Amino acid sequence: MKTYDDCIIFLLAKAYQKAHGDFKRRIQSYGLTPIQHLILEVLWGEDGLSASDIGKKLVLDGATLSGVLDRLAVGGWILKESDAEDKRILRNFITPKCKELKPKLSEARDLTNEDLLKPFSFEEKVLLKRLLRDMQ
Amino acid sequence: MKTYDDCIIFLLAKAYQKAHGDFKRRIQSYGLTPIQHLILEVLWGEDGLSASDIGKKLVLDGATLSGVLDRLAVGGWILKESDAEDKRILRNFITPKCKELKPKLSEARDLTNEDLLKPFSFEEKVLLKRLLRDMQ
DNA sequence: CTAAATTAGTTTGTATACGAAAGGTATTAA
DNA sequence: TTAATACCTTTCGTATACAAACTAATTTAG
Repeated sequence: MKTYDDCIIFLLAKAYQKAHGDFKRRIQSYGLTPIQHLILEVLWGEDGLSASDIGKKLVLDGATLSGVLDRLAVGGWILKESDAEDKRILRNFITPKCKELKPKLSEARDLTNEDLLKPFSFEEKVLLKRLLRDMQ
Repeated sequence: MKTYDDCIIFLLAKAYQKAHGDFKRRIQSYGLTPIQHLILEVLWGEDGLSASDIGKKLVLDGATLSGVLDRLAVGGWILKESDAEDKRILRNFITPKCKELKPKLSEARDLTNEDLLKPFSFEEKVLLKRLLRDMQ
């Protein structure tokens, strides 16, 4: 490895930085951040998940999720409800406002993804995604 | 885009998370973080750069660099010296301790990079790096 | 030559991110 | 059934990241 420009850690950091920044700009008018948006997507797929569930799906630390879910609740995007059977669990439910905005918000993500992948051919897009998945 | 697993923003976030975490673990015994290590690499290549210079090379915010450089100085990795001609500029110089540890620290980065790219063939490694560069 | 614009760096505020520890709840084992 | 264990969430501490506001120094324009 000669310089940081040939370092995969650095290249991933910069690619992530760009993707994150572009997406952040695209959704900031809604008052949402990328990670908040991502959590909403998980809940659109399956409502009422606990922080622990979400953490497993997204590979995110519980300590991180605690704060993000708080801000989502304060912003009126989700509602926390204690599970009746297991009092340890706090379930997170999408609010009507959040459900209404889902189409717009999903579109914002799709547009960002398209923009990010614009430099590539179809084959390259598929390949890039596969390579990134295979790093795990 | 069906789920977050087909979302390039998410895939980049997770790939970066893994690379960052692996590297962090590998160098934490030295008391360095990945971003601190990266800055030292820049200074190994060209000593005495200012925060502004480093920020341009690494595409890093000045506000972020201010704190990171402070911690590097407190840790005895760098020394800040005011420029004689332009008093606005603070130049950052590698300390002897830092110079001594350079081989070990560079090796740690190389090993992390190798581990991260272990799943791939030579062609795939080259391709992945090119695709990530082309996202900028 | 001086006012305006620019540049360098810091500070403040907000938001991830994660390890470690703490506190409450539930389950399992002895 | 109590004791150990496992689980869920929050809190604390540290470290990026970046926008915005600010000071200080330098450069540019008129």
